[in-house]
Amino acid sequence: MPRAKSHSRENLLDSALNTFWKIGYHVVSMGDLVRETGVSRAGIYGDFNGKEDLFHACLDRYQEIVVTPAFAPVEANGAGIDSIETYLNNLLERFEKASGAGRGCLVGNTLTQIPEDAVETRQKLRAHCNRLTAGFHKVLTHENGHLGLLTQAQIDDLARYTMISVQGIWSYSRLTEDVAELRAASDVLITVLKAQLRGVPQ
Amino acid sequence: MPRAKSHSRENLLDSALNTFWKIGYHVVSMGDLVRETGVSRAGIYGDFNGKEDLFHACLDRYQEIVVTPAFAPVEANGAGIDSIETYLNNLLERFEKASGAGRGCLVGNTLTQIPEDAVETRQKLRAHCNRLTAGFHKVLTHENGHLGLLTQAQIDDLARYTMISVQGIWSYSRLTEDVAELRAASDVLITVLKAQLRGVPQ
DNA sequence: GGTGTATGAGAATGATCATTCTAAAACAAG
DNA sequence: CTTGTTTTAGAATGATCATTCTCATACACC
Repeated sequence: MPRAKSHSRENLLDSALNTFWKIGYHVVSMGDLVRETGVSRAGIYGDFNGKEDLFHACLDRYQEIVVTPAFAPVEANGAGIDSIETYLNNLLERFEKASGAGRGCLVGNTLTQIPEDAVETRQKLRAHCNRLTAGFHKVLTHENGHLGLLTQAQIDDLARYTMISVQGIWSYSRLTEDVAELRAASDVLITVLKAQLRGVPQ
Repeated sequence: MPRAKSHSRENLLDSALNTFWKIGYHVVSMGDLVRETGVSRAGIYGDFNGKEDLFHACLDRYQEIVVTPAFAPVEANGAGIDSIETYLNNLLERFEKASGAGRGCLVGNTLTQIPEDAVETRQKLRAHCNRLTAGFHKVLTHENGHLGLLTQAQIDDLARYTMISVQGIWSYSRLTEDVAELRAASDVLITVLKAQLRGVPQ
């Protein structure tokens, strides 16, 4: 009977995820991962077919342990606009807990450093963006029910715009150390969404 | 009398800039740069003190030949909200000219792949963000003059929010191949800014 | 304790990288 | 053409990388 692995696959993934998240795929070396995860080279290569495979698993894990909990309010049934506030507050709290500039979003970070032919990676990134957009879309549709001022096409556009703005906030969080700047941007976004739901004049 | 250099420093910079922009600092090798610029290794090292120094020069060159022309309408004296539309249309046209997904913004791309201790690089990135924010700030202040509904603090926040949203659009342009998605986001942003300038209720 | 398997630390391996060096070619000026 | 300088192509260099391999160790089960 094979004995249980001494390291947990999930702990390995979590440590690798954090390393990739902070430092970025290309700059992280396998040596870094061995040090950060506490798992030997043989252990890593036993569980994954190399660095890229491990990274793909980290992208999936990121969805599980970062996106799903933080985004849950938005994805909950009957969620209103305040769920987006809650979500953004989650991000701001995460930022505040870490000192200095933040790590941004693993997906947004990866987006800007992956070659055009990394098909599988790009699909995961697209899936993430679609997930966010769909969540915002559901909330906006729900909120629009009260007044019904926005067309379906307007909601489509507003949902994607929201996703894009959120990615912008995450991205900028890598540069600033001032949470107030991010909070202000978050507040503007919420204000804007509420205003749009009251109808766009002209 | 020393003969003139056979390669132009500006052509070298432009080619290197495009290569870094598309592929990203860490993935670009000096071999790539030799091939793309047509300048020998010795030629490159004669003009720059290594890869990082060349990259810094590219960041500056990016301001000169990309940001300054595209952002000129916004930075012009007396520019109104339509200058932001013009600027965004510049970006969309650039995206459309290149087939497939875009290259995003060199600054935004760099932001997500530079280590925390790359002080000089980070300063250039911050300067870029401040430049965009200042441009938007001036336009918003000017437009706000008509009605004067926004406070100075609100304009500050709205200007930075605009910069963040624009970075989000650039960033997402690396993932999508559909200019209509980007155009829709750009349109929403303009609509939003106009609505805010008419005053934020509540 | 003894046996077998899985793990760990770290040494090979082979590739690629940034950087430097060398020697030949290209060019300007006489 | 000749001389002197600069540029270039490409070969060394030394570091680092992902990946594989070796072998000693740790553990589960008997």
